[in-house]
Amino acid sequence: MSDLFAEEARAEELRKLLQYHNHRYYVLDDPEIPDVEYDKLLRELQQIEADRPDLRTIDSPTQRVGGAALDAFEQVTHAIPMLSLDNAFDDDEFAAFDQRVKDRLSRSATVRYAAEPKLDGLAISLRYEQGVLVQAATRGDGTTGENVTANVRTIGSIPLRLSGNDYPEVLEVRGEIFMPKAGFDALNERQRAKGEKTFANPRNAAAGSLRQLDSKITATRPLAMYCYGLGEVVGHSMATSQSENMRLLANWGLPTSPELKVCKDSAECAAYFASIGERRDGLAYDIDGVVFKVDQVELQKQLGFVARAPRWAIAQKFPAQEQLTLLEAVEFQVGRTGALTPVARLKPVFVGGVTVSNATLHNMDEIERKDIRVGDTVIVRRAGDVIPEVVSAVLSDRPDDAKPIHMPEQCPVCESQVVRISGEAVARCTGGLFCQAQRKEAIKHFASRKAMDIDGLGDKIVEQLVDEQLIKDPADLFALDVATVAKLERMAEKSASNLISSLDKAKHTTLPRFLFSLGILGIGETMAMNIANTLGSLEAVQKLTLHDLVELKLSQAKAFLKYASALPKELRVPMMQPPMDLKWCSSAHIELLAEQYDSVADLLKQSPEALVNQPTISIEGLGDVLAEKLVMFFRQPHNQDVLNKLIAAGVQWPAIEKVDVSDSELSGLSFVLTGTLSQPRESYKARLLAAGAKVVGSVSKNTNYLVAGESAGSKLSKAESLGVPVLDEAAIEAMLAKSGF
DNA sequence: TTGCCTCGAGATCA
DNA sequence: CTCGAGGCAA
Repeated sequence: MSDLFAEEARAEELRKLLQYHNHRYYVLDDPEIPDVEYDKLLRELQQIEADRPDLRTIDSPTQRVGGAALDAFEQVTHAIPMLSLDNAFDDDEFAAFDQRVKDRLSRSATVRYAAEPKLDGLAISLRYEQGVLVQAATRGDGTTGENVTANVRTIGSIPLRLSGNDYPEVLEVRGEIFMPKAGFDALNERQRAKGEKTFANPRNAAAGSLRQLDSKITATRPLAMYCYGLGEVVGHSMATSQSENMRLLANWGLPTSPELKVCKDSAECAAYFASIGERRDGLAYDIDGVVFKVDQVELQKQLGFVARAPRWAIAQKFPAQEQLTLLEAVEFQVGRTGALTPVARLKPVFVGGVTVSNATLHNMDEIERKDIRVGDTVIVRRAGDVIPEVVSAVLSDRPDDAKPIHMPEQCPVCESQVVRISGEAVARCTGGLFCQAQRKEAIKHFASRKAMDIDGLGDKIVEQLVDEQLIKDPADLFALDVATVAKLERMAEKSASNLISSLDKAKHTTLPRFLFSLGILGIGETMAMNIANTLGSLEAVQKLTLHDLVELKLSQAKAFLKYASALPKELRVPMMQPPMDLKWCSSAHIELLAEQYDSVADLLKQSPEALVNQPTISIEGLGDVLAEKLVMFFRQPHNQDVLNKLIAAGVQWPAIEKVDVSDSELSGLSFVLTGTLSQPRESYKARLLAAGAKVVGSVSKNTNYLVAGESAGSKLSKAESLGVPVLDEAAIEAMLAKSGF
């Protein structure tokens, strides 16, 4: 007999314990015991309840992960209707609200406002009877909503039983259910992995999760809640102010916003609004504004209601970060490398503080995944200073004549064939410099700051020059004269002569810059510098052969001979994929052999040993793929012509002097720069490079130091998590000075 | 800043 | 072969 009592007591004890730890974990975010311990307790309780169903209670923590799925949600009528709020869109509108409030109250009243962020989620009403959660209902139309109790039970931060014992017999609390950003990202990641549809934003994800008929699904969704108000309260008097009431709710174990603040006048309200606005991106959840409520309950009563909204509260909204608009067309832009990028032409909308009329769609995979069509109404997002993007299409608004988007088969600019190499994400125009678009981009690149740095030669000028057929390649720039340039739009005598003189100045450059400016695919700033420093002169670069650079191992040679009959007779396979059985080798290897043997027949006569090649020159970061691109570039007669023209025009650079910095203290160390520094990042980069250090773009465990300026972001947190030492500006200055740079 | 791609090294296996 | 790192391009 006593066993039964012991079980009952233990069950009660476990429920209390679990409730306590739940609160610490979800609400206070400060767990006391590890998850496995919690699970152990939970399983023990589950066991007892399985043996003794009579001990199972409705508020038991085991009841969170729901039972059978529902057919439909039951309707619930709210005892006290759930109201909406008036909106204000700027400080003036808030001031007008403040004035209305004061006008309605007696002059002696001093109004305070309880302020908190307005969460972007969905409103919910929880009903506790004798401290036990008995019902959770959505807002619905404000009068009747849907009974989502089973789903709400699965939300960890919502107590199934209130703590303490001085709570009202009946307590209805209102609040917002939302999905934290991190949880949203993780959920979408999981959905994508499972091949299921992703959610457009955390709000939709929260709403969708809460309306699951099967609460087991809801249980897997990272939902949370903050309470912000009261509904029906029976048998207990609440406090005299909104802020005090929130404190009471928190004491009973209900989650409330940690950002809650009381403002004593409209100036403080404005300051609060501004400060939340600044921290908006850093908050763990999406918000769309701030709610201000007259704090004193007595004054709220005096103010009363108008239509469906209280006179004592207002929601001041941020400019929307998401808007709906029409996708009018999709155009394809051709980049320097020939890559075709789809760009959405949108009916202009005001979003996130600016008017947006086009947005990148990245690539075709992206379009297909989001199933976007021309004519669709789409959601456009622009958060903070982020580039505008098309989030998704509103499928329910899709017109019958919405047109699917296809990659054009011909380049929209030059009509050359467009190819997408299997396995690559982007499709490219094959027109090369025949394509006006690629030609323009090549010249823009040549003129850009990190390349030849031609001052005053902006994108617009280059486009005009090419369109007017005044230049065909970068070398033609140096043949321009003031009179010709001055005829262009927005160009007069003065700016024309400035341009000519900066062209003259740009002739004095460096070999790394020059190599970079040629725009060889895959040869960027760093690689150009590595090549220049290894070889020392343009002549040496021009003379490079695949022989010098590409390794061919004996095992590869054997495979070649085995499959050689599958190769094209002439051994020339420009822009082609190697035959299937040789796909492990790059076309560089085929080219390497083509340098030496005219035909497959010749090749077959050789022994594997004869085909083996050891590279004689090693350039850091340059493998066979890039080696082929480099060698092939200089082998094109057209490129040689341009090169010769450039040299003839007087483009020159000083000989490379090799400074030995291997004894420098910074030599070999790897740095990452982030945040806003008082000098340009480039200048620190140059000094660090001069000192023999490396400057790379992303933090990894091989990074020796992160130099962080003001408002450093993700890199700083990554460095911290990897234990990479972080330097401030003073520290890096000291280090450089110590080494004499 | 982000995603894609190449490079290069270490793991794993024949 | 797989994976982390880092460079390039947008």
